[in-house]
Amino acid sequence: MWSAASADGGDLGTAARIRDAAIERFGRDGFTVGVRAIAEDAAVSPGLVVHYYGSKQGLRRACDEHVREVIVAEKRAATTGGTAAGLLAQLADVERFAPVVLYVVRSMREGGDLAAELFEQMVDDAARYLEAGVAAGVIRPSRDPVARARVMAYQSMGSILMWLTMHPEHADPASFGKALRAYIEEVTVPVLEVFTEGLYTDRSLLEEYLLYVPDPPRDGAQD
Amino acid sequence: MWSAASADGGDLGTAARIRDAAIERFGRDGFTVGVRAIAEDAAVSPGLVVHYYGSKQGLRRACDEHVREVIVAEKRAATTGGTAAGLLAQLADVERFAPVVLYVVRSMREGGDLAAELFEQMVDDAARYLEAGVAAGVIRPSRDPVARARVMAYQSMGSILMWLTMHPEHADPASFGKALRAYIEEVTVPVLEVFTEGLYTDRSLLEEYLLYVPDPPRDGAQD
DNA sequence: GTCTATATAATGATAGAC
DNA sequence: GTCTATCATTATATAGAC
Repeated sequence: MWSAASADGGDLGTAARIRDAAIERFGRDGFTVGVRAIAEDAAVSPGLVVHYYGSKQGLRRACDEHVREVIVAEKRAATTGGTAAGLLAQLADVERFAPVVLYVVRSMREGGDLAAELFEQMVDDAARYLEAGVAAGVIRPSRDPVARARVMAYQSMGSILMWLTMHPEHADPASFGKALRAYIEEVTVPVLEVFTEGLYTDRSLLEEYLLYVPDPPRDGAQD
Repeated sequence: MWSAASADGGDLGTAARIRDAAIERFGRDGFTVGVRAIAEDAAVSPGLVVHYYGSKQGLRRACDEHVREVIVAEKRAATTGGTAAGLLAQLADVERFAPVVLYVVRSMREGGDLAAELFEQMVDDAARYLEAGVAAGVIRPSRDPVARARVMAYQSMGSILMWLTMHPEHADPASFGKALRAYIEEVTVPVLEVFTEGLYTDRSLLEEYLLYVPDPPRDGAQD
């Protein structure tokens, strides 16, 4: 079972070629794109798409499934850092995976099962990563580590999504590597600054709010 | 020129009623929704929608324009704090504006001119707000205040978008107030924590990167 | 395995009656 | 001002030939 990725040079089967064309089109143009465009990209007839996948929805499912598998395989190959930028950068680094990454980005904007599943994975990864950092003494402990990991996943994934939305010219596999480097260059200094030195000069806002909400969301409180 | 908002109880003109129905539908179901559904919500025929707005695209433009006007009026009424949560909370506070806010959220997920314009406004607002905080001594100065404001806009807007994407049941005007309260409750402690105390225990990451990038982004830096 | 041709449904938009 | 009826286009999906 050679589940090779898209830009493999060689000949995947026709079904896989259609699926990869669909992933690329969906990632670039969104899920409203028609089967005609996908069929043309794959150099087959529209009918053949339906023949292999039953329906457009079936094709979507196959794309979701394949993207899921690619990500699992990649994560196994080199364990990621838990941040959205880290995960995406690792995937996009090998430029072959740019279509998959753009498909994930599109899914995250759209919502749905795949997006929810991948996001929960990100939260888990972030929680583990932060916990390891706390244990190593490089990350500050949190009153509510799980909530912090989730919020940081919201922020890091959401930030990339917003950046890409504001730079739509980069919704293309060919320029995605460049896009990611531009993103990282733009955000790294401010992010490191805030995460190292904080934003507020004193603790009044935090302490005021902690008085108002005496116990952290609970579950497993105190750091 | 009474440009009253949607839930006005009374009788806007038919054209305005169609526009408001469109804003609500677009916000709830996305911009792929058909004119038939909008017409039904407004209790008019599909033909009348086109009669007033020429085309679906014309209707979109009218919605964008109205949303823009509502936001300008509201911002004038009570100057916002510059954060996404602040802006949205203020708007959604009066539950009447929930459809407009959801329309904005949808636009931010979709991209386009309105999204770009509103986002740039958010960046400007955030920059002013942060600058005032620095002047007052409650916000730490930044090496690059404009970049920091932009990154915080990415994060705050993106965070809300991600949260709503992961909680699609709240893409409804009726529950939007509740949604926003839930969001704020979930993120406030971790956000205040990180923004007050930072995330890293030491300055090594920041300083290492600053050595690597001696001058702030600079506008024309060659890698 | 793959295509052409077509059925069926939904879309945005038009024309003209009332 | 508003509706009904309809058109033209596009979409997904099917059927059957090669």
